[in-house]
Amino acid sequence: MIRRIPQARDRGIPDATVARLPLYLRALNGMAERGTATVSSEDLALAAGVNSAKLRKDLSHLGSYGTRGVGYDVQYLIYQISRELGLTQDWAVAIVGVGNLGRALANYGGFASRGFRIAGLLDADPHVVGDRIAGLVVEHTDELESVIRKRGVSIVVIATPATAAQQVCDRVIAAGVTSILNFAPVVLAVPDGVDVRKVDLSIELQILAFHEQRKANGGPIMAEEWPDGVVM
Amino acid sequence: MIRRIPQARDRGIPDATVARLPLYLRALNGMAERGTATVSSEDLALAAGVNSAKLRKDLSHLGSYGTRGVGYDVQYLIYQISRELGLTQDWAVAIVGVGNLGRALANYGGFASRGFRIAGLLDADPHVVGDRIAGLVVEHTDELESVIRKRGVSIVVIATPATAAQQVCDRVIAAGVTSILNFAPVVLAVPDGVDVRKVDLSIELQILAFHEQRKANGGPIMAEEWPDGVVM
DNA sequence: TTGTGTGAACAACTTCACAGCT
DNA sequence: AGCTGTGAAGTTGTTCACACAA
Repeated sequence: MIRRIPQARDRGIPDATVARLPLYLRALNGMAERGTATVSSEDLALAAGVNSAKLRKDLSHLGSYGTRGVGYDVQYLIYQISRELGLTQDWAVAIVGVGNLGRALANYGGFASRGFRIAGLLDADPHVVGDRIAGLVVEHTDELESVIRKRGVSIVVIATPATAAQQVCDRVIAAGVTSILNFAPVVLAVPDGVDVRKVDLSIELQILAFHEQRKANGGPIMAEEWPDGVVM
Repeated sequence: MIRRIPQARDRGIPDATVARLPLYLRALNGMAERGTATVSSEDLALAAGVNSAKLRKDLSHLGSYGTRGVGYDVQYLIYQISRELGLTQDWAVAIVGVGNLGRALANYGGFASRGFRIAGLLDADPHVVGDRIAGLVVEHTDELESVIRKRGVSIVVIATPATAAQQVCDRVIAAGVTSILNFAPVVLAVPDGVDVRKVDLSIELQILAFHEQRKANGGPIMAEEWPDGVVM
C-alpha cells in the first residue's frame, strides 16, 4: 500500500528548470570559491548564461530562498539546489565500454566531486579487461549484473559501440537500473519508468551545420532555394 | 545592400524540429541500408522514438514530401532532410584539445560519413603535438588561426580543460568561426551571431540523479521532505 | 481505404511588469 | 531604494482529430 497525500502541493519542478539547476549550481560553486557571500538574480543569471526573470522563476519552484532587496545567500542556495537534485547523497555509477570515450569519462574530474562515484568500469574486450584506469580495474561485461547488484549501481553510462548498446541497455534494466546515460548513436528502447538521457556528437554537429548554413545564405530565405522544377 | 523578399513564406523551422531531424535521418539511413523503399509516419516515428503526429508535423515544415495513403519515399526524404540540415555540402571541423575525449571524437566513425571532415587536431601540450591520430598529425594551438583560415574550418569542437575553453573560444571567434561545440564544463561567453552547443556529462548525470531520487521516494511528494524546522 | 498534412485545442515554457517584502 | 517572487501575457511546442489526396 502506497501512501499518497491527496491535497499535496504540486511540487513537480518543470523539466526545463531541472535542466538548468546544474548550471546555477556550477556558477554558485565558482562564487563560493571566490568568497562571494550573496548574489543577486541579475549576477547569477549572467554567470549561468540565462536571463534574470527565468532564473528567479526557476528558483521560485524550489521555494522562497532569496531575500528581497538583497539577493540569495550563496552557500544556502548551493545546499538547497544540491538537495533538490539529489546530490547530498552519492550515486554509484558504472561505465560500460572503455574505449577512448569511456576513458575520458572515467578520468573526468568533476565526476567524483559532485556525488557521483565510479563503481565499475566494464568492457567486452579481453585485451582491455584488467587495465587500471582512474584507479579502477576494468572488469568483463559478463560481470555486469553482479557489479550492479553488489555495488548498488543506480546509474549506468553506456559508452559502447552502437551495435552493443541496446543489449547492454536491456541487461542493466533487467538488473534493476532505471537511469541510463547513453553515448551510443542509437535510440534505445526502454520500458516506462526508465530514464534515458542521450549525448550524441553527430546530432549536435548536424544542428550546428543547419544554423551555419542559414548564416552563409545571408538571410533566412533565398529565392533560389525552391526552384519549381525539383519535385520528386 | 541585402536582398529581402517581403512577402516571403515563414520558412523558419522550429528549433525543436531541427533538433529531431538528425534522428529521423539516422532512422531513414538504417532503413535505406535494409532496402526499405517506403515508410509510414507511424513506422518512422517508432524507429526514431517519437510519436507519429509529431513526426508528420516536423516533416510538414520542410515541405510536402509524403504521399497520402502510402507514406514517404525513404531515399527522397533522406535527400530532403540532408539538404535542409546542410549535409549535402561538407564541413571542415577542427578539434581543439586532444586528451581522451578529443581522441574519442577524432576516432568517432559517424563523423566523416555525414559531411563532417576533421580538418585539424590541435593541442597546447608539446608532448601530444606531432602524434598521429585518425590519420592526422596533431598541431600546436599556436597554429589555431592559421589552420582555421587555410583549411576553411567553420565548426570548432572545444575538448580542452575548462580553464582553457574561453580563451580558445575567443580566438576561434576572432578568426571568424561562428559555430562551436563545447565539451568543457563552462558557460562560454560569445557575441551575438555565434552558435554554441554544449555537451556536459556532469549536467546530464545531475538530471538523472534528480529523477532517480524522485523514484526512490515512492511518489512525487513525501511529507518529510519539508520539515518546518529547516530554514536557513 | 489508407495515411498524410494541418487547423485548432492544449500544454509547456518564457518574458513582462509590478506588488510587496526587507 | 532595491530586488525577489509571481500573476498575467506572450511564445513555442505538442497532441488531437479529421479533411482530403492517392
